[in-house]
Amino acid sequence: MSVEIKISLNDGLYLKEPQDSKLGRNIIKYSIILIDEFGFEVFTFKKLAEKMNSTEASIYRYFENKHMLLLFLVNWYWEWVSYLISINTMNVVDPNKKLKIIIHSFVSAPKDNPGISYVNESILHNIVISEGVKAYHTKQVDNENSKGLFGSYKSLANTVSKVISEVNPEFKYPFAFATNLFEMSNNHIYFAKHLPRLTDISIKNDDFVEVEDMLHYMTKKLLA
Amino acid sequence: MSVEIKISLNDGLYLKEPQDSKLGRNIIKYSIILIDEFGFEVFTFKKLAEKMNSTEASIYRYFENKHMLLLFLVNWYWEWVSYLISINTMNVVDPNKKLKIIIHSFVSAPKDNPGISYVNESILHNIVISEGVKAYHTKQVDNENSKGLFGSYKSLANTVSKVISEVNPEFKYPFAFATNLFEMSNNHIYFAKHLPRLTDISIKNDDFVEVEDMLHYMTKKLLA
DNA sequence: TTTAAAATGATAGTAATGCTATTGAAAATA
DNA sequence: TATTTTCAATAGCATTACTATCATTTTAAA
Repeated sequence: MSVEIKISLNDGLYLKEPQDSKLGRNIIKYSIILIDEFGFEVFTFKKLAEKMNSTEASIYRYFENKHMLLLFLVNWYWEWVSYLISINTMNVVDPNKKLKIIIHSFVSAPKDNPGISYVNESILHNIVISEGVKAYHTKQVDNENSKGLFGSYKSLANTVSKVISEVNPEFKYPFAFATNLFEMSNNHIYFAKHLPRLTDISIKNDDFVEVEDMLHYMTKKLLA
Repeated sequence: MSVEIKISLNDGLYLKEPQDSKLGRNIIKYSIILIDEFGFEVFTFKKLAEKMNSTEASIYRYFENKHMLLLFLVNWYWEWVSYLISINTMNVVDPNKKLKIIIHSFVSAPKDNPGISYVNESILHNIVISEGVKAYHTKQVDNENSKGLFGSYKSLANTVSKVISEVNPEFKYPFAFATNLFEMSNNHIYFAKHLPRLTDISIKNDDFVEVEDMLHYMTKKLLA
């Protein structure tokens, strides 16, 4: 017997809760693999259906379109990171330590954490890095935001901003810096892999220590 | 008689130099308007052709596809910002002042600069903010990068990183911070407009002072 | 000025994409 | 056992992302 956590997300993200059926869990599992493999624009429900031995129409019963599926995956990811952070910072009082743990959680967590059977968190992390920005750079962003479809990210940013303010109550931009930490982490991992002239860090064997070091360095200077 | 600067870009970005013909300049002019209006994924060459009273096929003679057109526009923007920076920092020696001018140039420049007749720089700035990340978050990034199609951005980042190192030679991450300045600027303008809970700044009447202030504040702390 | 070449327009066509609708069978539940 | 829910299978359609062909206009060179 094993205990599986189910991450619950805003139900506007899907037509039918995919985590509650085998087919739905397969959609999650294989879409992560295929989006990573093809990239989001080349990925289609048809390819996904073929991979899963199912049909396009069946997938459309769970998600309105591939954009919603991406939004679902990204929210899932941030919700999972939130969960890791809440576990790992439990009983930690020093806000500086908390912030260190937070940074470690979203930079390196996917590597050393077990997780959920139908989700490969490490590949999902790749997707968030490579495709995540597409989830909110659309013309529908205002409408989706009003329905709470970015809730997971916003609530995480809120949590982190509080810790930032604990570290230094005088710091003027706690929210901006919270989101910056996430964006910098994702961006510089991406840059290191694809546009190395845009960053100072490098990545060997999928080890993100340099990214973590950089975020700690900047945090220290900014919140001193 | 008027003097128009022509921005020259890597010729891998287009099939035929669009700045050299009326039709080509129209493609630039109207694609900026339409991408801003519809968003990049809904924008098509067919719509553009209709708007311009031309045909799809004619546009395909200039650009391989809409992705290349976006890449062209984004490069054009960064090249133009580089040009503004080089003019405005001419004869400035104090690196702190230089950095201030640089920040002002890419945050607020589109507003108070004349520019080129067939390019609405202010709308183009919007596109860079809303759609710019899609130019390099693709599966072809490595291939395109090897052809120098991100050259304008990289060379700008390089310029700025040098100024950062002048301000503080001990600072460990000059490249990362240079790109951060651009990314933060774009992100937080976008957040302020669409996801305000992710930032601390707000924007009234298209005035980006708060963004500039934030970037100055962070720069000061980081490079102190 | 003629003449060729290059640029554009007009039209058509194709394969793939992004859906929607319908039907019927299987599986779960009452 | 009856009934609702779930899913697969098939078909179909409008749009997208191109490519090809040929006629016509513009330009530039001889």
